Amino acid sequence: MVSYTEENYLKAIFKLSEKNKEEISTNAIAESLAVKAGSVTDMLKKLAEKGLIHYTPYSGVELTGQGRQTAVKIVRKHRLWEVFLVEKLGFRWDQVHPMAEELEHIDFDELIERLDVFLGNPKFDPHGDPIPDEKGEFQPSESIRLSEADTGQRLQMIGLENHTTAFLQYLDKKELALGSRIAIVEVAPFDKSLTITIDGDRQVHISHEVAKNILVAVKES
Amino acid sequence: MVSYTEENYLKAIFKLSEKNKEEISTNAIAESLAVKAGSVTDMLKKLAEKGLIHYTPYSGVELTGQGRQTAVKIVRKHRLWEVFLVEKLGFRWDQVHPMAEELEHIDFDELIERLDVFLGNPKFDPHGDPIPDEKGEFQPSESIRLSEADTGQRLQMIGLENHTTAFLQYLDKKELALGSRIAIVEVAPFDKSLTITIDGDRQVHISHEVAKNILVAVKES
DNA sequence: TCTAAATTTTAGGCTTATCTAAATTATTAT
DNA sequence: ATAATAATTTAGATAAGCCTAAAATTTAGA
Repeated sequence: MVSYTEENYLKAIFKLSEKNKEEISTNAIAESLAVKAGSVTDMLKKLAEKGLIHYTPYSGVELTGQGRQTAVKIVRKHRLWEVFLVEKLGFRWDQVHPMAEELEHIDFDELIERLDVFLGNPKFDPHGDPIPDEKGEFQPSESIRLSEADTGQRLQMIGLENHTTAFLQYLDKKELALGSRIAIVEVAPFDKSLTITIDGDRQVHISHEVAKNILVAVKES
Repeated sequence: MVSYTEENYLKAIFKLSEKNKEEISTNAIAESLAVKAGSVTDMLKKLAEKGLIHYTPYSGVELTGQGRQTAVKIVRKHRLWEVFLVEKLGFRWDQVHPMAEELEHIDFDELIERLDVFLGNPKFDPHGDPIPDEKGEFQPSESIRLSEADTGQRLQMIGLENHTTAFLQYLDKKELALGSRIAIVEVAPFDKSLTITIDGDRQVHISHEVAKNILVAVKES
């Protein structure tokens, strides 16, 4: 049995591992869960005893196969529920995270699989993040940051590196959505800010910082 | 803030009050939550401090207005999710209780109201139990036990007094479902068992015990 | 390289929700 | 009316998760 809290630790470790590749520090986990470092140490010992992580004091932490499997399943549930909330209940993409954060802990295999079917086996959530399949496999997608693309390339917005409400609402205001076709018109040499066209017509200006947080696929041209 | 566990106590007290009308005993609560009486006493003190119940030691318990409101909201969520699971995900009515038992604790007002709309503002759950509205009002429905109906009356099955999986599956086997039109052909004097017709054709035999647990509406004839 | 700073762990406490066993109060039967 | 029984509450423990403060370890700077 993996408790609600243990699940959140595993998910946090998984997400940190995705970003940083290296071993995950106690402090990083503490920060991401808004708890104190001492609490994290306690939990790491427990998770290690349960065989969900490899833990060597002072040296960091890594998920075991079983730990990763547990974490990925939670991510799967989270993202499926987000699709449900947006596609079926009509929520906006910036509203669904807190609800999915609760729904993800409900654990009935048949519920997940029926939900998946009901939603049409979606491969990406409303923010463009991939939804792992029942076996925990992610569909790999080739994406680069918009800040790293070249002028003239045909691009399509397929994901985000930042999921804060503020950022999502900013994109809404600029009418930048997943699936938008983007072309870079010009990069300002001074601050690397970009002028882009969206869906072939509207022209908008965005900062380098924003462009770093937008993931695009490069389309054949 | 009402914790997950406190919610379950309030719901248990509410359900016992529905059935028994009288004051609710510590033991009854303990039994329905599968905990020991001593644990119940602890919790009753806490709920009383929070103003959710009226509690006098040794004399029983009653929900306050606020306590009832909290309990009814949980019931509303439970039953809406049951409708979702059956109508949208295709579960059978005997499968959904444990899932709804978890989903009912997820508390976002907008989620509930959007789910309600998505489901078409259902007034009854898959077992025929009424779904309270946002204000906590139940739509009253006139029902009697099948065991109390008379031969010759036109009846319609609209609810159940027993929600165990075994009973639900028994009804499935007899092809008795909510909405079935029922007429009593004969009541055996010896054991009060009934011969009934279902939807005008099929004739089945059921025990008095089963008939006591089926709620029917008497239709004008 | 060795000391100062940063990180991590340990130790001791707190809260919530549970338990068991003992003590108290209420109910029932003679 | 009172003794036996049943129900309830109290007291003392336990486990999970969190905290703060002190100790230990690692890392980094001079």
